[in-house]
Amino acid sequence: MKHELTELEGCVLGMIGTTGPCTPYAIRRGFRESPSQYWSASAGAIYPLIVRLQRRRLIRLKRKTGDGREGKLYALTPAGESALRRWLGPPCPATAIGVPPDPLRNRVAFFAMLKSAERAAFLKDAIDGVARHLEEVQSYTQCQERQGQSDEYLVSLGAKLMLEARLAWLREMAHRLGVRTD
Amino acid sequence: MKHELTELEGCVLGMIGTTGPCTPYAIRRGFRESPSQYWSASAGAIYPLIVRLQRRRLIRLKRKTGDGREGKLYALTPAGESALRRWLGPPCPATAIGVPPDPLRNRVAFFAMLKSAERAAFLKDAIDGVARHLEEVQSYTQCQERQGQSDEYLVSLGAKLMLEARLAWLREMAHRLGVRTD
DNA sequence: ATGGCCATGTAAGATGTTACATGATTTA
DNA sequence: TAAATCATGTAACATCTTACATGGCCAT
Repeated sequence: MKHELTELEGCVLGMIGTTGPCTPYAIRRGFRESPSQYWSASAGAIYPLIVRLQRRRLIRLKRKTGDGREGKLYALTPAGESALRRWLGPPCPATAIGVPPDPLRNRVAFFAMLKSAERAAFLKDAIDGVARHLEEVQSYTQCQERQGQSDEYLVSLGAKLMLEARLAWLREMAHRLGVRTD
Repeated sequence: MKHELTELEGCVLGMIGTTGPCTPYAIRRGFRESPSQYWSASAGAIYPLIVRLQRRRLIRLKRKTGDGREGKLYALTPAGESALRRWLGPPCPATAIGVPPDPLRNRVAFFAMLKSAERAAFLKDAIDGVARHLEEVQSYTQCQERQGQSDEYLVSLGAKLMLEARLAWLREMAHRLGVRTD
């Protein structure tokens, strides 16, 4: 195989693989409704990507939805399924193992530019935002847990643990600066 | 201001701001030597970026290194410093608050594609890789700690906590699957 | 019959990647 | 003197973004 899959391509193959044949629009909806919001899942990203995967024979057009709206249902080919399995690993690529990028960490790296009061304001704002977001993710996670322990539950559990670790980190920094965290 | 700064642009401004006037090459070295490895910091990324920042009057050419190798030293303009401060926040943008993207989480989302033994192999591999990487980051963090509590220490502390949370998450999943984690 | 959702796509642009090209200086 | 490092840059390409364009179905 010449091409490795990008993260987005892997996720799209994964969605087709786990939910069965689906339209590009359904894939977009999947991204839009996911709590992650990392990808915009715009038409300009998805449709060309579908064309790419089709040209590489990893997916194929199975049939139209047939309801006059001409939805195109794509399914994995055998090659697509094995490409998906290779992407899923093992082995995990080094980029998957390494610390994920974090915009907050990027900003803390340049704390030296800020005065003590500005740092305190930054930490207060960040702690507030992360705590708020954590609450949402926690209730989402509990929701998933009640619906049985699906993969989605494991995913949001991972997200929850990330946010908790980030919050602990921010609070630790605030503590060192003597900032009240309420 | 018309343009927001990208993460990479923010980091470059931050590096120039904290270390003083420096060459694009020194900035590349900074990225190359950082343990994060998220950006390639290739010439093709940095030099055009420097041109962009210069055109927006956020940095300016201060002088040449004058050692025959014609290194160009760039410094922040006042506009550049205030752009950097705005980028640093507060307020933190929503993209900085949200859960950072994680390739491992992306893969776990499609666990349904794998058989139980394959999941176990995935988790073993991932736990092994993350644990190994964590050790490196831990020793790096201790190194930073001994050198006094710089911003770099706080950054690697954040990275360490992220990795610990990820590892705990992977182990939790392994536990549920009855995988031995040694 | 109007507005909202389903459904497909294209166009222009920003930002990043790898790989290449060039030349000076330091170090083994 | 040969190799590594310092130092600048370009070219071709991939991938993603926003914004636009088009049209059918369905509920109020």
